[in-house]
Amino acid sequence: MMVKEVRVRFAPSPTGALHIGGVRTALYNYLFAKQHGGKLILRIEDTDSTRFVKGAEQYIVDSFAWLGIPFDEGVHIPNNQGISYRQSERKPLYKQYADFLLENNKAYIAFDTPQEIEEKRKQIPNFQYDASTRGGMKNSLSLSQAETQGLLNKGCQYVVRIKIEPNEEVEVFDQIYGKVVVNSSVLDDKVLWKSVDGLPTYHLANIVDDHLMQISHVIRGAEWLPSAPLHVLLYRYLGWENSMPQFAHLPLILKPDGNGKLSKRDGDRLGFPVFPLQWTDPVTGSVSNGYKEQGYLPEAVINFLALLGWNAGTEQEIFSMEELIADFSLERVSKSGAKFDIEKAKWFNHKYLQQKTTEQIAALFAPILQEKQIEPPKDYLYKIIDLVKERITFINDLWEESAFFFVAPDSYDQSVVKKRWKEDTATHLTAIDNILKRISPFERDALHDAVAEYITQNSLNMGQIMNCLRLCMVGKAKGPDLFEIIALLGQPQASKRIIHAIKTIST
RNA sequence: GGUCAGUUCGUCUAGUGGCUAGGACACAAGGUUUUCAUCCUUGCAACAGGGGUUCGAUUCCCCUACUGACUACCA
Repeated sequence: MMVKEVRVRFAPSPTGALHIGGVRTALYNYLFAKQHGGKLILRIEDTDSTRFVKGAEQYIVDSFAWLGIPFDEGVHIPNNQGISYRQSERKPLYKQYADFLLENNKAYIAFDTPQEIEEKRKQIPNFQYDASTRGGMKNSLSLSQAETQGLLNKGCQYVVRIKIEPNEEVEVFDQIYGKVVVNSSVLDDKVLWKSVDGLPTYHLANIVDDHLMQISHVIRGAEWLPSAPLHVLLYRYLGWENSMPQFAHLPLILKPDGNGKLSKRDGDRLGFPVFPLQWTDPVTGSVSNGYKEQGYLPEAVINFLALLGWNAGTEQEIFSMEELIADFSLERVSKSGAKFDIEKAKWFNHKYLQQKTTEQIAALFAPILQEKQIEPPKDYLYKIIDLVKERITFINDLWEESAFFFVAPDSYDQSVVKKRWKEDTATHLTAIDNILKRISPFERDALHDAVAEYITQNSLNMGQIMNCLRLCMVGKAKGPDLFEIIALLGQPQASKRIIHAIKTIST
């Protein structure tokens, strides 16, 4: 048998924002494709006209651009063969295969309305439209040819259903789960062509497209495993079983607490993003936070997601995209679902942020400073970043950690004031202010030595003076080395802050 | 209800027919520090239960329990 070129696809429905689970599926597809020198395709499965959401497709494209997952073919990539990667635009293609199945007695026409079927389900527990029940329904198998033709001529609405032969063991060979066998009698005659919008269902469109696009491996979420036997049957009925793609079903990403699939609601409830980018629902107008806006680095999100359900078998935790491409394998994807753990994601982000250079961090910080309308000199900004970068997990934390460098404190942490600010504090600080005025060059070590000398000479303890001095500079009992702060602020500013604090607190 | 699947520290996971069952996150303690963080060190903590097979099972088989997914003219 000829070795097929690796061609994989990510095929989302444009029904909303791109879920983090979908991102992981796309990532695994990408890693697999690149490792095998293959192609990754983005196909939009918009056969559900009722759930179509405007802007969702663009959102998906934008998300992958931010994440750094490039596609080789897809809706957003021009091609000169006139191929559409949007299923709604491929309708005529599907039609001919539905007709083929009809002609070959692998499918049939059914006239039952949704209401009639609903009624049936209410009457008969566990009702299923299949070989055992289709005789009692209104379809081209139970009706005579003349009756069927009559209904068609009258313009009656109908669906096309697959005709599943009962009592057949259908085998699916999954790259992750191994062999899964299901008896065809438990499968129902799924609708292949809908009457409501005249479009194929997922099942038909998906198989036809995967075949036509010569997909070699179908890597998708485990929620599809139950319908994989149906898909195998479709390949068989269409005569494509020999070129059928390999299947690999990925374990689900679960809620952090309790059980079940991770959903957008869990993110809202527990306070973490579930989408790559911010998403505004066009109908409800509700805004969902994104990883990007939350301050996550795309590399960190990728690394975190890669390890949620896969591992290299080593103790390595930090992987670049290149390393992931080299090391990834479907064999090492786990079978059980993984609970989502935002703490681990934060840890990855911290790690990746520490790897950034000062210049890179400054560039990421720029929009935030701009928003605050602060334009610090470059070398001043770089020194500040060097001083506080190891303290932050997110770029957004940078402002919180460094704001006092740009804006002098106007209020002071009352609990610290209460605990540390004594009657003689103002006197000491005034004396220190005078000492600082004489220090030149105004550098960290010189400042430290001078203040330390004052403290020993006056038989004071370090904590007493230092905490209050910090209060003057920062406004609270937090932050990096105090003498670094003072040195960076410079003597005039430091003096101003001491005087302002004394004035504010002692009166 | 039915079908399919899964089950190692709280979480993500490694692992083998015989190991003190390893790592990471989280948590705790100690160290560093003028503070808060970071950082470093140490610690805590797991093979779902029951039967087999075997000299020996966390590992192989069966059963049970639990969990999940699916069960639409949604994907």
